[in-house]
Amino acid sequence: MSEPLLDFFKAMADESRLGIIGLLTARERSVQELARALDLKEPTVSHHLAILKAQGLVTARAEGTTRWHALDRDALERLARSVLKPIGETKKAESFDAKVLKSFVADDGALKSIPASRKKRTIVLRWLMRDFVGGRRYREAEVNEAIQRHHWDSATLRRELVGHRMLARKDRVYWRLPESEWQDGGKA
Amino acid sequence: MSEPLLDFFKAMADESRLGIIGLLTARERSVQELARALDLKEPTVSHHLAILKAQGLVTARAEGTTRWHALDRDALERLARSVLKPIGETKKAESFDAKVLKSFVADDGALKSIPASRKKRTIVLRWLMRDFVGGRRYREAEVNEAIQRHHWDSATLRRELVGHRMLARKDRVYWRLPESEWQDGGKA
DNA sequence: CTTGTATTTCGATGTATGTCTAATTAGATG
DNA sequence: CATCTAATTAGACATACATCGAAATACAAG
Repeated sequence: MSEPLLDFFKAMADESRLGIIGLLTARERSVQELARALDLKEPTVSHHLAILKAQGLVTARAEGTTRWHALDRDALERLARSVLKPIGETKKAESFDAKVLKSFVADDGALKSIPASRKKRTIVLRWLMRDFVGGRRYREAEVNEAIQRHHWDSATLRRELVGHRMLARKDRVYWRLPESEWQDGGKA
Repeated sequence: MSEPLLDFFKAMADESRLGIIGLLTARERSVQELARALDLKEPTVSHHLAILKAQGLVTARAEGTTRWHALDRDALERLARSVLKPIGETKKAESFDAKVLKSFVADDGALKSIPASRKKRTIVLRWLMRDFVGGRRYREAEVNEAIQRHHWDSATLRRELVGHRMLARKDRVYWRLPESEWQDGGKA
């Protein structure tokens, strides 16, 4: 029932623990040293070290009665990277969008052709939606005009926009739907 | 008096906020949507969004009375990278140590020569200290023996170890000092 | 201007947890 | 075994903050 990402952030979200990590960056330290440096009592430091150890961020070796605590840099980096990975993936998806648009849209904004693959067509349709703001009504003629600034076949594209639930239609009047309604294969 | 790194971790260290970020990964969302998906009331979601906005992780655009909140992937990545950077630096220092040892120590453990530069000599001295455990006393003859397994000039190296406060000496008896005492140019 | 809806602000409440002192454990020393 | 020191554990306390209901705000639509 533990959420590893959450536990990692919780472990890092404390000023004292960040201080401990900072001190351990230079070299290993005893509990006493840490307590003195951070102006805390030994039990408090002990408590924080237990949390960091539970996350595998800190290891300890005993030497007589004192314990020398060291930072596990590899573990810290592994965890930090696991945070970055999902971000990198969505950014990669974004850059795919950019690539598709670059290949189908001319510099002057003309749509060179309508992509045959559904995935790429969706990306182009999202891009067309930039011309429609939420909360406004558009007559059919207005919709056609806006689309024709990019492509002659406004009828087809208009129907696609409605089919993807990006634009809604009633009595030849259209309006923008919220992105959360769009059927673009977005997950969740 | 704000600590940016701490504030970032605090912003991420909450289950509800991680959930919000997860949902915003797919597409922008309204407060209502988020509240329903996470089983929270709107005021609570609003509160969390304020915290995420303060960190620049989330942006909002208004559409009528509803506000569509979106994830700022670039900001998130920038922050995550600023976390990784200091780790990478200390790891680089570690790999420098490894490089120095590889060039001065033969495969059989023999020290080929004593580095002239203070920085590299310190690294080699730290490596020699692996043979001395804390809490034990060593007669001078024992220290010499241990060193001579790596290099013939035990007198020089022994004095260097004492000079760097890695070994302490009293009446021809030596013992290992805690790493925190070592004078190796380590910061803090 | 009034009504209705989405959101935010305010104030109260309960829980999680950072910190401390006191007591306990563990290891070294004699 | 008695003593000393370093660390941990236990328990108490205080504060931070996540959450909620109620009230206020913002905006659209009659």
